[in-house]
Amino acid sequence: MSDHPERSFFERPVTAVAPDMLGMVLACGDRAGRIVEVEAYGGADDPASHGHRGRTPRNEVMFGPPGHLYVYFSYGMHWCANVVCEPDGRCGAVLVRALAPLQGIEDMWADRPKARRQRDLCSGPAKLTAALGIAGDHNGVDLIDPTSPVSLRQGDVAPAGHATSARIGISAATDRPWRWYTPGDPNVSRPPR
DNA sequence: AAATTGATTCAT
DNA sequence: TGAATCAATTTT
Repeated sequence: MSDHPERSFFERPVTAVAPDMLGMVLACGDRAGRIVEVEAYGGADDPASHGHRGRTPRNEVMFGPPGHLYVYFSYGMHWCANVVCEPDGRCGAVLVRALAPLQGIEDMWADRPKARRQRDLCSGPAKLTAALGIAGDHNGVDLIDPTSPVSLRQGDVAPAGHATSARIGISAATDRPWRWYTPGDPNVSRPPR
């Protein structure tokens, strides 16, 4: 189990792919982390999704082939990374919300000067992009191609289990338990304030 | 509780 | 052309 997933792995509903992404490894250059928290975002039927009002230049990648990276700029200062799911033409992506740092941790510290403890490095969607060096120029890259600057692979150990909750930081469709995380992992971002 | 920060989108 | 929104983080 250290291979890259088949594209068909992502060619499924976002709510099916999301829990399966816990334990996978997201890598950028020499830096990598194990996914411990994700959220699913759909298409026209999901009012919290960037794609719910149709295709635009920003969300274009969400409608494209699965297994690609959708990176968007948030709150005027942060980058967030999503894995595109669903068949080509359908809108959907899984937001990566937190990682357990695995490799390149010294480089992560350099790009996360505010972090005090190791669990501060990647415990949030914008923290982990800063820690890994993911930004807008990575939008649309193929995560399955191991030669891509950003790639996704299966982890060495399967997580013991997972828990769900409502998604964080949204105001619509808050009744959907579309957030999945590894219980007890110190790198999971904090619950809503 | 509030500042920070700017692209995106929808409404005039 | 303008205003509201925003899958957030940090400090007060």
